[in-house]
Amino acid sequence: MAGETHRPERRADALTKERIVEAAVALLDAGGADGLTFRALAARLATGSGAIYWHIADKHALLAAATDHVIARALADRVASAPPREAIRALALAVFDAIDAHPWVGAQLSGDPWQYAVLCILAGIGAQVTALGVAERHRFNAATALLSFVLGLAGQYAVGSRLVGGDKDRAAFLRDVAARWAQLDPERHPFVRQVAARLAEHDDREQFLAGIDLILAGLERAH
Amino acid sequence: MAGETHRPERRADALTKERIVEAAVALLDAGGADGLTFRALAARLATGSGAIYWHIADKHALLAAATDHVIARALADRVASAPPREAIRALALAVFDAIDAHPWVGAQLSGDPWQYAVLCILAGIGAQVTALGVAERHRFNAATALLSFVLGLAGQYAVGSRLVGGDKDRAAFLRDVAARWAQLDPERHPFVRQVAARLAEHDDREQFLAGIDLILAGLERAH
DNA sequence: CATGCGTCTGGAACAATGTTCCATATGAGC
DNA sequence: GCTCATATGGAACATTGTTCCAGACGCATG
Repeated sequence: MAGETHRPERRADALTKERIVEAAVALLDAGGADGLTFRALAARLATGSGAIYWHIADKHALLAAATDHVIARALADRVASAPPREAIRALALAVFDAIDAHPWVGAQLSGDPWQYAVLCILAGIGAQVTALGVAERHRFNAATALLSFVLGLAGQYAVGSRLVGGDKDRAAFLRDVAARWAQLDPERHPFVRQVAARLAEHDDREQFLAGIDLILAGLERAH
Repeated sequence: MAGETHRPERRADALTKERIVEAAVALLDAGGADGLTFRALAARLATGSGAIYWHIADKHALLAAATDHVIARALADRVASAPPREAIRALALAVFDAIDAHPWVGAQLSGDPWQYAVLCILAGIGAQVTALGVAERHRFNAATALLSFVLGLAGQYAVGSRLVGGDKDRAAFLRDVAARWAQLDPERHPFVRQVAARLAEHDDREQFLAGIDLILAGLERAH
């Protein structure tokens, strides 16, 4: 791996972890999780795969670094000072919007929940849960419950946005699923049939916030 | 794909979707998600990969079928008659225990939230949410919030149990993560540092139930 | 009983991927 | 100018999912 003896770039076109990660993010944004291959990455950076491996351990590390890159920016953009409840909502929405802009991030977050980016999200949630006045012995469960909800919906949203193109595809995808739901056996899955219509017309952001509010309400009731 | 003209097995060792799925589950249980390859599956069934493809579309479908197999059994084992709140807890615990016994199911559920097995879980949750008396216009958000939480923790738990061997490995894994958390910069991630100890000693099942109860409490407060 | 044909099987062959390996280039320090 | 750790580019390898096809099986028909 890269030693740290020489700090400045020795060449103008020097390969750095930063450049590699940025290129990886671009490929992921363009082609989803399947769009990132070492060959495509090497081609984009005009180099070979071996050179990339000198800077990054393996694909797992590359995906984690790309996710960090996106999440770090998303979390940095927030305002620090706000009442705890609003701060949690803002934090959750920041993550949601990041996934909306980069759908592969959702799959990556829920698929590898122990990476650094998730830790940063938990740190943000935990700070606000503390500020909310939750007793110390309940903070861990409260913060991880919020985190699990966020990660769960992250995965759910990610798959529905897998195809590029934005809102159009997401809406069409939900309509397709809702149509399948509506044709289910009313005996076996009555509830799913009933809410099929809501699925087709619902707003993801609103649904996401409703879940956050539900957990926050439970928190206020229990504390 | 398989036509349905001949119902009975023409041969004693006939390949069926059922036999393939059972072998797939065995491989997944033994070697995790990486343990399932078409070559290993063909070897176990004493056949070739081509024969398997005649019964199943592709690997995605095979994983979904294997997950259905496990989840269907887990949901079937429950008692039907119980107060809604207890029924939801029992349902969630049934899913949790299934993931505990087959860690790959957790990753599969959160990685592909639109498969049939997830629909069955949502159906179960939705029925009890309805029985709980939640107003019709809130049911969709309430049920999907519970589902997202379950799927989020499913992914979280799955990764920590990836290595075989049961409780020992999970506990050791959590201790490792907690040790890393404890060494974080207190300035940047104070909360995570504080709860590191709880992570090392916490009980997954208890944490899971606490999250469910939190959402249920929010439901009672809001309705 | 022989023949034909859709059903089903087994394994070879293919394309793509992550990863390793190595010959070579680069440039800072002596 | 020499040297050597640092860094690069691309060939080569192992493994994977998937496709393809030659043939086996056994029911229906003559």
